This record gives sequence, structure tokens and C-alpha cells, in this order.
Amino acid sequence: MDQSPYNPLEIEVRVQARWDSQKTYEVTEDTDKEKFYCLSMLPYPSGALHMGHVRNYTIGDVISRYQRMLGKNVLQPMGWDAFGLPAENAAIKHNTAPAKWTYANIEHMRKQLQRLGFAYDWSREFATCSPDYYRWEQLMFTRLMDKGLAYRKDSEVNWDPVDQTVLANEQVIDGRGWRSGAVVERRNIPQWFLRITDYADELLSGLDDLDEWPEAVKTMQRNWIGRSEGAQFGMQVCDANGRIAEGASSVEVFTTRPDTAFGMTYAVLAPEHPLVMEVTSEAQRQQVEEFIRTAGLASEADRTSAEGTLDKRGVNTGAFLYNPFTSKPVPLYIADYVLMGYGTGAIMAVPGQDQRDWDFAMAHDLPIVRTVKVPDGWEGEAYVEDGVAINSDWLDGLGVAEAKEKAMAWLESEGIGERKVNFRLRDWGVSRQRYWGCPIPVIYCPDCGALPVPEDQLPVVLPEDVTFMGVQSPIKADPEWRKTTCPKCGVDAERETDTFDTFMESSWYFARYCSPGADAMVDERANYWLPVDQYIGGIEHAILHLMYFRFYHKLMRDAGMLKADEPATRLLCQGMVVAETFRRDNADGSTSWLNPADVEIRRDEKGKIIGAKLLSDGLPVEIGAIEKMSKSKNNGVDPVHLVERYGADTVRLFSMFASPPDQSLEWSDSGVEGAFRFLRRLWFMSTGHIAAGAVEALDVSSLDAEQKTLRRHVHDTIAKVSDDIGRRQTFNTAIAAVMELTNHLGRYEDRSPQSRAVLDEAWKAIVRLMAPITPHVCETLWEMLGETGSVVNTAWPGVDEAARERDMITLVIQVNGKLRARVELAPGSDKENAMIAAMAEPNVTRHTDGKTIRKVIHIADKLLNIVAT
RNA sequence: GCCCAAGUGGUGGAAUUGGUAGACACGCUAUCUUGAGGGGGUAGUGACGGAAGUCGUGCCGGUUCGAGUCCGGCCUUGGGCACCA
Repeated sequence: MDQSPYNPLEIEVRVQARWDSQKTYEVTEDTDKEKFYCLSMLPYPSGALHMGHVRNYTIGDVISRYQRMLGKNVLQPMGWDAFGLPAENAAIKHNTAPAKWTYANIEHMRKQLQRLGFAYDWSREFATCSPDYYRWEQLMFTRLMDKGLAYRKDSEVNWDPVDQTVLANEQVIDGRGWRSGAVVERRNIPQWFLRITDYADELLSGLDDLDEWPEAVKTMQRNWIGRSEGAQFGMQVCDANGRIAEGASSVEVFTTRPDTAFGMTYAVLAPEHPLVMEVTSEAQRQQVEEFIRTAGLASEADRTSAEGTLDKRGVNTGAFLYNPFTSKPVPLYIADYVLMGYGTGAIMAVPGQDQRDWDFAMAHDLPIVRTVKVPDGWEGEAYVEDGVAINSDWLDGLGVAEAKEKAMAWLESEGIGERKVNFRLRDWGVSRQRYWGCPIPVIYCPDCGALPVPEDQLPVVLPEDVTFMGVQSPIKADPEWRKTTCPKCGVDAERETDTFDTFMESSWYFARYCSPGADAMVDERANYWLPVDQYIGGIEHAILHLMYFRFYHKLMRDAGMLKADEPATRLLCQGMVVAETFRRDNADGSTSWLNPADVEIRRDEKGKIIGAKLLSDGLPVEIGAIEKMSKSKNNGVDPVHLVERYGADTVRLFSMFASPPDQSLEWSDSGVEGAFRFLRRLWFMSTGHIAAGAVEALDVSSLDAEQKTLRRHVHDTIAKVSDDIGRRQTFNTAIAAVMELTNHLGRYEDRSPQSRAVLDEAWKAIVRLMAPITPHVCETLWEMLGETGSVVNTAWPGVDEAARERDMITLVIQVNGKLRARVELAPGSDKENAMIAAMAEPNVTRHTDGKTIRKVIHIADKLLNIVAT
């Protein structure tokens, strides 16, 4: 048999056509098999696949293919997060409709994904902009309205006064509208919210059970939820002498440090606090009104001092509050360092124990009382650490924890206050004043108010064939679209013209994949597949998407649709794809960023990079920082070009080999070349073995030492690769282990019948070990090795533990912790025998002669350390 | 400012439980092969040193027979939060 050259393009097209025609990756529920649901975050159809996608989806594909070879029923779906602002921008730019642009992108990107050979069940594919998808989201929302979990309240938006439209945060550039250039205003308009705060406690405690989620993600979510325990209590308005008038108002404050209440020297209301104007004295009225007008206007950057703290601006209201702990009045201020959106919008200020209060007290000449004893030599300002209570009457002498407890118990027994838990987490605002999104299914009746669209009128379909002017949403501009009648009383009514935040669609797509075609949001099939066994996506989604995803799953669970408590058991967040940048600073002060493909690197004779030049003009360019691939830095590498040149297997191999999945991956053209070289070598070596003809049966008992060593290496490699892919998810070291074994095979020259039998075992192992990573070439080699059936459906190679046993082990000999010799010993040798072998080594005795051996540490079959002085 | 990662050859990275630092790959050097280009083979490649050897995982200190790994302090880079009482 002749050896043909490695021709990846020919191989890949042929193999993919077969997978396609045999529907290899389509799956159904099968209770006889263990299921495995592997999900990669669905892409936004921006137009073309980038390296970040390739990396994300290759990781998911490797895990899926590995799990399938373990015999599991593996679901790996793919779809499109199709709503969103970029489609509106593109529609304006290209004078088309957002829907048309989006569908064209999906067509294009689907082909690109298919060219990479990912094992997706395409029969489950959907785009989130399809009415068949979003109708269930609308139905769910109406149910949430019924349950009171969706509600409407006023909220601030960015308003462009020229374009007469709401702007997303990213459309506001330096305080101005991105198109009109007009100064953006803040406006309060009614918007819909989901009560995620009702689930704050469960979202927090649930993190403790997510053992296979990265700590970094869990920490970020914990901080975002921001649970804090403390006390809330009322303080009555009083006069300067502490006298409380009949029917005086009371101000509720929240504190995590009730133990410090004796050190309260003033109190503060947020500028938006409803009691501000009521309590403000006549004398202070003008100042307070002036402050409220200007509060929050100055940008944060302008108000930040060199030390990084914000100015503590505020003004005295002239009113006093009665401190129930001391029975004395404290002056009441308003200040913008107190936020209306957290706690009660009012605080007791204790400058001795809170740095913000300290800063404010210093700026406004307010007294400072320490209520926790500071350590000797303390030179700081506010003291927030643990310590003994002082100046606190009946709390004196207690530690912070005990004092807190006693203060809270006192507040409760006196009926002044109660224990209270507050969260930083806010309810999820889901209204967007955009066109290209799922219409919010609500009808406003002049008599009945806001009503959910009845189920039989769903879906509320977003018209797709629109002329998109960019100034305003077509459904807001169209007076006809919104016209409807009240489902309750039948009078003329109007539809909501806002659409949902696109995070809504990505919060439940994982469940819809499990119930294709269901005449409901999901059906029973979802409980077969869920929870997701492995979820893969970018760390940039650590907070928002992954929080909403968990929240929405709980909403679906509580609606009786799903059984599990959490949507995904294991999470892997892949790192960024980065590349070198090249720049030229132009004479006019601007910078040109040059693509790596157009630049040649220059090195010295040790291979160290000493410069770079542009290929087109031969003149030098500056080497910039290594940064995330982006259009702005022109350092992107197009995966499609690489696939055309080297094949999908090479691109997949390099992206898995260059670094572990959770670290950033530095792109390198020569690294891609190296991956290609490895596959070509694999091809030539294994087809060479095949060309040498049939192989006789392996007889393990007849192997000589070298054959045994080779076979041991094969089974050590199988064990390592299994562990690296399955448990550690360090695909780079798995590949390195296969490369090492391949190098061993290359050096192995004996072609006796039993050697060829061992080599045959080795090649069949390698082809299966590499199959999840480079499936096309492995599929082809598997056939050529004379195996029937697709490697996709073949069992993962098993480890023969007997083959891994060693006749001799290498024991490392140290003297005083320094390596001095290595000796070959039978495994299981005891300390005495190890010592005899060690003392026979001249390099050891040279370092022990004339010294007393104080101690010998022996780690069986590993190491002997002789301590001699 | 607070919280979380990370820092190892010329480069990407390996060292999984405290036990041989630098696997694997890139790059580079020499050499062979080829008409050339390309590709491939072989050998070498942490630093210093002729060698024996010594030093070496951001810096300073500690624990230990033994530290890249653990502890304390600091520096740098990346990420998150950012007046949340």
C-alpha cells in the first residue's frame, strides 16, 4: 500500500459529509444510557466567527466527544442569541432590516461552525428572534406578572433630546448621544422589573453547592449579591435639646454596626429621601434646595481626589434626630454619599468607625467619638477592625461581635428596631426602549391599567419587514402596531412598545434545546437532560448572564417546569484569545495598527525578538503590548483563513494545545505551523505502520524489556490523557503526553512481529485519544487501521494496569536536599536497601565522607534524602 | 480604596498530594538530505564555568531533611467591584 500525503481539506470534507448524512450527532432521550449535556454559550450572530468562538466551541466539542466515547448519551446543541443592538446599528449602516441582516449572518456563521466539525445536534438549532421561541418567554412573563414577580416602576434612562430616543449606556459617549452628539439627559420612565431580589438568599446559598464552578465566578456573584446583616431602627425628629414634638416623624436607618451607635455624631439622608423637605428648617431651606439641584451632576471623575476617595459633599438640614442609645440629639445632614437605592436611604454616621463618615466629619467640622479602642501606635483614621468597646455605656468592654448582638437585642426588646438583612443586588430591569427584541406582552387600558396579554393572543409578534431609520423603534413610530383592545373590558387600549433585555432570551435557551418543538416552554424531556453537565463560556459573563441564568432556572422550577435547583453542575470559563500588536506612530500624532499577517519579526541568534518590520515597505514597526484580539488594535486572526490553509484539525489542535483553557491563549503563527507538523507526522508514521501490512496478535507474556517499556508508555499515556481531559480539563498537557508517546514511537526501530503488535496497540490508542481534539484525521486513520465503524462511536481506550507495572524504579538520592544520584531499584525496596544502593554511588559518598549521618528520609520508590553534617 | 487571580528559559507553557525545576511545543544554532524554494532527519539549546561544580521559579524574610508549591510582608500585571452604611 502506498502512503498518501496528509491532505486535511480532502479528509475533512469527506468525513463531515458522512457525519451529516448519517445524522451522527442527533440524539434522543435514552434512559438506558447515562446522559451528558454539554453546552457552550450561544453566539451573537455578529457576522463572522472569531477566534474566541473557535476556542470556546472547540473546548465544548472535545468534552462532548470524550464523554460520548465513555458511552454516554451526549447532547451538544447550538443556536443563536439573535436579538440585540448591533443589528439595529448594522441596519442603519447597510440600509437593511435588522431581521434580514441577522438571518444572513446566521446562515454564514452556521457554515463556518460546520466547517470546524463540531459535533452539534443541528436538528435542535433555533434563533432566539423566532416567534416560536420568544412566545414562551412572553407567556412566562405574563405568569410572572400574575405572581407579582414582574412589576412596573419608574426608572432612569439616558434620553437623547435630539433623536427623541432612549440610549443604551454604550451609546452614550462622553455624556453625548453617539449619533446626534446632543448632551444626554436623565429621564424617569416606567419600566418592567423582575423580582430577582426575592431569590437573593437562594442565589447566594446555592453557590456553596456549585463545587465545580470556578471560585472566581462564585466570588464575583457573592460580591454582586452583597448580603449584609445588621439592624434597622427608627430615630425620631427632635429639637436641638432633644425634645420630641407630638407626632414627630421618624427616620429609619440601617447599620451593620449597631455596636457603634454611642459614637453617632450626626445622621444623613440621601438627597432623594422623601422626608428631606419635611424636616429641613426654614433657615436651611435654600441651601438644601440648591444642594439637591446640583447633587449628582458633577461627574464622579471630577469629584475624585488624588487618593481615590470621592468628595464628601453635603449640607445641614437644620433638623436633629434623637439617638435612642444616648438619649441625645444629633444633627441631620443630607449628602450624596448616602444612596437612596440601598437600605433605607438614611444612615447613622459614626466617623470613629467608618472612613466615609470620618471624611465627611472632617470636611464639615463634626465631632468624632471612638467607640472601639484602637491598638497602641494606631495612626489611621476610622478604625474598622475588631476591638474592645469604649465610650459606649452598657456596651463597654465587649468585643465587636458581642456588642453587636447586645445592641440588636436591646433594639428589639425596646421595640425601636429589628435585625435586618440587606442586599446590594437590585431587581432586574428588563425593559429596553429598542426595536430588535422580544415585545413585552402587556396591554395598557385607560380603565384597567397594565394587563398581561392573554395566552390565546400570544405571541405578540415583532414585525420583521420594517424600514429602520435608527431614530426610533419602528414599533414605537407606527401608530397602528400598538392599537389593540383591553382584554378585560374591551375598550381601545395600547400595547407596550418596549422590548425585553436580550439577557432574557439567553436565560432559558439551555432548557429549550431539550424540548424541540414542544407546545410549551419546555416539556418532560427537559428533565431528562437537565441540569447541564458542562457549561462553557467566557468569564465576561461571570456576573450578569450567569446570575440571570440561575435565577430564571429557579423561576422555571417554581413554575413546575424543571426539577433541578441549579441549571449547570460544572462551569468552565475560557480565557481570552490575545495576540501581539504592531503600531506606527504617524507624524500627525495618530497611530496606525498593523495586522500581524503583514509584519515580519526579526530575532538575534539566540532567537530573542529584537524588532519587527512591515513586509510591504521593509521599514521598522513598533511592537506593542499583547492584547485581546480586536478590530481597534488590528491584531485579529481570521479562523476561516487558517482553516482553509491548514484544516480544521490543526486550528482545533493549536487552540487546545497553546495554553490551559482558563488562561489567556496567545496566538502564534509558528505555533499553528507546529500543530500542523504534528498532525502530518502522526499521519506519516501511522500510515507507514499501516502500509507495512497485517499485524499478528499481541502476546503480552512474550514481550522483551523494550517492548514492555513501550507498552507501559502507551498505557501510562492513556491514563494521563483520560485524567487530563476528564477530571483536570487541561487539554494542553493531554496533547503533550500524546506527543511524547509519538516521539517514543518515532525512536522505536524494532519491527519484529510482537513489536509491530505493540505498535498497533499504540497507534489505535493514539487515534482514539486524539479523536475528541482532531476528529477528522482520527476518523480517517481509524478506518485505515482496519477498524470498522466510526471512531466517534468507539469506546475510549481502557488502561491495562498490568502493563503499567515496573520491574525497576528510579530512586532519587539527595544529600542535604540536593540531587546527587539516581539508582535503579526493584519497586517496594525498603530504606535499608535504598541506603545500600545510595552509598554505592561515589557522587553520594563524596558528599557524606567525613560527616555524620543525622537522619535519612525515605519516600518509597521515589526519593532518599541523607542528612549529613 | 476593597476583593480575586497570576508572576517559571529567548517565547507559549509543564511540574496534579511539599520530593528529580524547565515535560511538550515554538524559536534559535550546527549538520545531513533536496536542483532550488519548501519540507524532513540528527544533535544542541536556563545562566555562569575549561571542568568538577555553583547558581536559578517577581523581591525580602520564615517554616521544613527538602519550597515554584506552605506562611508573613512587599512589588508588578490582569480581572471584578467601586461612597452598598
